[in-house]
Amino acid sequence: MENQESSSSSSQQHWIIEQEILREKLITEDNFTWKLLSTQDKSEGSKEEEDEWLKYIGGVDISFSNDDSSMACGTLVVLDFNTLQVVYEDFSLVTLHVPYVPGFLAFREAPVLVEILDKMKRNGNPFYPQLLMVDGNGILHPRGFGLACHIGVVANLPTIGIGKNLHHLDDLNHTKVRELLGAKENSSKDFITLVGSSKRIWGAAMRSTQASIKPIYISSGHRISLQTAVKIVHMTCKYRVPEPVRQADIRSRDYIRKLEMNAKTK
DNA sequence: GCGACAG
DNA sequence: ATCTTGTCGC
Repeated sequence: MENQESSSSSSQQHWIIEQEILREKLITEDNFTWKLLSTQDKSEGSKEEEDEWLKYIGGVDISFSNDDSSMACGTLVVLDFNTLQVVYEDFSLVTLHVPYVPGFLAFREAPVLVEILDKMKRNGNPFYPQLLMVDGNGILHPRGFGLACHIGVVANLPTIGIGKNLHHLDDLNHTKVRELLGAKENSSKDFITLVGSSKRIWGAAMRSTQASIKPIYISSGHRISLQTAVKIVHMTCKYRVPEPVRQADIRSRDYIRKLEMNAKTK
């Protein structure tokens, strides 16, 4: 007979194997057809060829119900990169049976989010994102394969991981990052590269706004380099969290709230 | 052994 | 992730 301990550790073994298999397809360098200019300047008589410039950036997030903790709302938004306005949104209500286990977030959240993306692609929607920002880490992860990598590989889409808290790795923790960001030699920089005791580059900690002391954590998801990821995140930050993720978060919460309001009206 | 641990 | 208003400050 298996007790709960051994059965949960055996499913974690399966998860680890799946992460290792998917990781073989992971690309952590720039690999996309569109171009990115710091100014997005396309004035000089260039044709508006589709896919030439980065125009549509997606953001995904999941929010949860207070009434029923297993009920969740997966959300996808797409923003126009130049105006940062939302041009598309979609929601999917689901019941989640997989628990949250640190290091295995993707097995809880990726299926819903990939399905919403697939639906949009199947419909041939012209706003289908050229790049996706994910509420969760990329390679900043115990096995170098967080939620953003998982979604990126499965959906074959360039993705950037955005963490609002640090997942401790190597010798990296909140205190250490605060020390690094507060160090005099880094005082002028708005971000620092996260290199742990293993010498591996995990990602970057960035104070997105002057006012925000609490950093966000950026890492490559799939088909994008850290350098490019940091650049794009910086360009999409009106507040601490970049707009694609922030809008997905706000709208996802709204959707759940309205749903719970209707439930009480009965 | 104990604590830490994205969302 | 989620419960929550006001409040201090640029």
